[in-house]
Amino acid sequence: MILLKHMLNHQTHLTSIFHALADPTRRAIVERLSLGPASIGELAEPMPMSLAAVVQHVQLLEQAQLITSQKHGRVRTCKIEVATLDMLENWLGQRRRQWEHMFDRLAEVLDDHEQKPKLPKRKKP
Amino acid sequence: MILLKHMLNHQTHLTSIFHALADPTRRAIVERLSLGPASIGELAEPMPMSLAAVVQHVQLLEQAQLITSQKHGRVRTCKIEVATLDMLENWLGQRRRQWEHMFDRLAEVLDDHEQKPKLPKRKKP
DNA sequence: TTAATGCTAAAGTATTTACTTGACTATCAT
DNA sequence: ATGATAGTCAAGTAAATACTTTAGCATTAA
Repeated sequence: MILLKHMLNHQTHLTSIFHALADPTRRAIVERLSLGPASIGELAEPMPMSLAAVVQHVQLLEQAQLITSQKHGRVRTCKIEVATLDMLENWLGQRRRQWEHMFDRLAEVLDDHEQKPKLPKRKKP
Repeated sequence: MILLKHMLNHQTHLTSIFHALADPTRRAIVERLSLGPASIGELAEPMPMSLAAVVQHVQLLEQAQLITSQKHGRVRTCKIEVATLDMLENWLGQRRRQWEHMFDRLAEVLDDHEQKPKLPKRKKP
């Protein structure tokens, strides 16, 4: 809603996701929420910082769409947004596939020249 | 080598990896290197910044062990370190598995109480 | 040997980050 | 209604970030 324009840009979204996860406190929040929903207070309780600081971390995670939250009464309940983790995994998967493709082509070249490959082969053509 | 103490701490390593990828320039470098090795100059050529800036990005990626590099003569050749991408994928996978487990338990509870589940079931016990 | 190339190292700067504290606003319990 | 609870907002600060420019140092080519 607030973030439509922001998230239209895939690169910008990736940046905000990685940035959000580049902090131990925020990763701890994500890890906690992957076990089930929790309130701000529950998230803050084990943390060595003020509740206001935790709120700011939660806002950042929400902007990155790694979590969502809803207020019931005076309690804000947060839960994880798995689709965004999936998107990250996809990005990593693409990188690995490209690397494997490059790796295979390298192995082929070494093969064609009938040299001893220094790297193990990965695919039979 | 320089980083033994640094990387002994898994959390610290995760932080440095996510932080390294939280920058479009550095992601572009990783994407380029997933297609095959390249020199600093080749990496810098399409970038809208000084070569010195690119060197600093490369150093950060190397500290995070996302890439490695070697100097041959005056040319430094960089290549991707897939094992570290794997590690990241593992972290994400763990989060998803925990979430799925929680999700399944939630579905079971809804089932046991014979209410209409608001969320689709995911596993048959 | 000289000059160009490819990179490195250091210092400086504007911006962003991760907090803090304190004042405030709803909501819930008594 | 009163007070305690759960969270929000704003302003301030020390440290970290993403660059820049300048100077330098090996390596290679002429």
